[in-house]
Amino acid sequence: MKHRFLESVEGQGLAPALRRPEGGLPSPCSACAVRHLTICGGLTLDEMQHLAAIVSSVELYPGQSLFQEGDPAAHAYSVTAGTVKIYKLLPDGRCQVTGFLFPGDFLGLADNDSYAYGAEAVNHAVLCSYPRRKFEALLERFPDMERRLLNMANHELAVAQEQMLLLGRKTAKERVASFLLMLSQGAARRGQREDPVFVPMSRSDIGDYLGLTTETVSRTFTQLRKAKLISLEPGGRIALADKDALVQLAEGA
Amino acid sequence: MKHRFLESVEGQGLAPALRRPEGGLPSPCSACAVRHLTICGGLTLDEMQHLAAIVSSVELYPGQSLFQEGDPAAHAYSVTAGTVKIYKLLPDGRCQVTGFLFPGDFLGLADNDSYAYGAEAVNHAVLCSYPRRKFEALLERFPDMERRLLNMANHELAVAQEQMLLLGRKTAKERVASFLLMLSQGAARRGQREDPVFVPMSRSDIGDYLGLTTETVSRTFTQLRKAKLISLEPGGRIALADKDALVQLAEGA
DNA sequence: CGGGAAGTTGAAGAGCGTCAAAAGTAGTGG
DNA sequence: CCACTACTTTTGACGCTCTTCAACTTCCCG
Repeated sequence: MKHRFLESVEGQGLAPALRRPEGGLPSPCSACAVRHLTICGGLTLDEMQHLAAIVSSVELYPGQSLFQEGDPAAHAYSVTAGTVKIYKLLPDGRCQVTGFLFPGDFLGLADNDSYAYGAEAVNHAVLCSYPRRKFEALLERFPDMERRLLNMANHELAVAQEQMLLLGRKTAKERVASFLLMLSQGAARRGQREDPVFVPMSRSDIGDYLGLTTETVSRTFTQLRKAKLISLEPGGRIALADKDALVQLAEGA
Repeated sequence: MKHRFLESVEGQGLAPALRRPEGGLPSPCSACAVRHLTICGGLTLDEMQHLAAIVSSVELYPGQSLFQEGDPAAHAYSVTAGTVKIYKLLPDGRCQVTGFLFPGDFLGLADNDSYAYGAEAVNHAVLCSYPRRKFEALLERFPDMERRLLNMANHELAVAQEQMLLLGRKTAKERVASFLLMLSQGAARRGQREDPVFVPMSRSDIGDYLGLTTETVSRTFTQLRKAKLISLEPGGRIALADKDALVQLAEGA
């Protein structure tokens, strides 16, 4: 049932219920529980009202596509709940997941007019959607929003470089250890449980993120489990039984 | 002669001649031949004068380090001549080159206060240097400079994702083909020769960029040469003898 | 012309991928 | 409530690509 939702939200087959304008409501953003994590954190009341005027809410079900690589970049998004993966494909189907996005993460500012990657929900996810033209107009008007976005982009660049180091130079064990620690750190930053860390994505998604196959990911989890560095718990949770050893592994020592 | 210059320019051992303030000169930037490629392209006269007031020039010799990962991020730079590599290291010496920078490229806007990567000259290179605090103050004053920087950052993010696809999912042949085409495209963008493309970096640097060993890079060049897709010319130039086939290869078809 | 670094080539081996099958898990319907 | 189905995960056996180690060649620059 991987593709119960074949249509992407930005495709022609958008169900009306999926994109709800929220502009009419009394300031949906001021009630937003994850605002401090997002682009909307630290905005003035004025800025937030302008943003709230153009925002819609998008709901995605597991496996549902938000947009595909090459689609015209009509919207920018901010994840408010759930997990979204962004990925690039080769013509023969090889897939590289370039990032997992969690509440607070921003996506959709392409440098030309089409998305440079596809985006798909890992589990049930909710996003704020901004028409790109209007969003960019707001950026011109509110430079400190732009500064916040620049800082987020710089941070993502640093993360991307770390990922290149992982993909280019780390072994399978080092990659998996790094991945678990990243997930854990990210959860901590968002105020979620960091030790039995929640791993919502499939082995296949993890493989596509780490440049490995499903089988190698699975085998590596088994190795780490037998070495008592981790333990697999029900509900997709993984306990970091020996965090120090994991850190050592991840850093390549 | 890899390490004739052990000191990095930002280290304590900076030779005085290497960093020359140019603020006193009559607008060094207005005479800059590569301005249209850089952050300085499309600035107003006012903006350019403010930028010129804080700029210095830095000259690097082959193999010389500009700064290392973890150094306090004191300056931002713009490459005006030559080639610079940026890289990350693992404690045991494994190296991942995360980018080669050419005239027009910008570096040094770290998201915290230290550089997240090292930078080193591949060949004789010249950079414009801006004290980071002053540069950021200028950004606050001139939002369109910030917008230009945001666009550059977004572009670099797209490039980084392409590189993750390469590192995670492409074969050695595909990586080398992709690399040569990227170099060629970049040269074209800067108005340099794109067909016998100039390859200033060593096999070892290329390997560290593509997640391969020197030997594999060398072997792959030989393969491509024997298959008549490329031909190695003197002076570090490579002719793309069968560009269509290279494109096919690079895209993984 | 000589010495040292960079590049090329060869042989052997390791790590991860591929193919295949078994075990576990979840959702569905009688 | 349990059986049925479909998918995900795990495990095994084998093979291939790339790495490792080593020797040789070419290219610079003094």
